[in-house]
Amino acid sequence: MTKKMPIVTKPESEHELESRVLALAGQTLSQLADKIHWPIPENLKHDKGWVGQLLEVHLGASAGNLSEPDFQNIGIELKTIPLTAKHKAKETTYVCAVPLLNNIGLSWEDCCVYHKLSRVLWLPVEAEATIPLGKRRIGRGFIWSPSTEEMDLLKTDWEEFMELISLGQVETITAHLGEYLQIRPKAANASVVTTGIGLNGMRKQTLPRGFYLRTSFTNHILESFFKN
DNA sequence: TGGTGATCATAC
DNA sequence: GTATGATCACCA
Repeated sequence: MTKKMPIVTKPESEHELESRVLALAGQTLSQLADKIHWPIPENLKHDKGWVGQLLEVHLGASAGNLSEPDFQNIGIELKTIPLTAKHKAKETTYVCAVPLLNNIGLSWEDCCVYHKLSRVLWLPVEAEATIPLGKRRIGRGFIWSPSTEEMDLLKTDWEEFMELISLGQVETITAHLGEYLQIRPKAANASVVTTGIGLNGMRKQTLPRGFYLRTSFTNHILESFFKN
């Protein structure tokens, strides 16, 4: 998919972004794609980021592939939530790369998970395989910040992970670990390497990994917002 | 069938 | 390789 010039200006306030989000609710992906003349892929197999990028354009996200929030001027990160037929999160949510080096003494408040999740626009999108991509509908998005309880849950997992990593135990970490946060590979393929800490404190080449939110956590966020 | 490990596209 | 955006694919 080729990048196009922005057709929507960046939102100048949370309120403006919220208005745009509400206007998207109920629209189909083909409606949005047609407006900006984007072809609709048969499926997402070779276009895994297509839905997210489509919505970025329509909401005026501006950060591109910079390490900045999608809406940098108002400090908001956009995350789509693919939904099952039962309106549960279908996939985990990627947060950020796991720091495998120079992480001694890194505090929760200085880590990428804390910063990425401090202010998030969650945008649910139908994602059942039985619905053709173009017919999938956008849901009611909302802007969120973690509660102190949610923060504590994530912090607990994060600290457990970072202790293992700083001790050179990154290879022992599997996606089974962590209550609400998990660590999984984040790379083009399993042969990609980055530098991390080995068992003896020496540097060691290892697979790049990312922090992901479990679906149980995003489902909790959805339920919290949509109850009432 | 859900969750883990692997993977896909693209810009730089 | 690292950043962005994520979903795929297979096995328990």
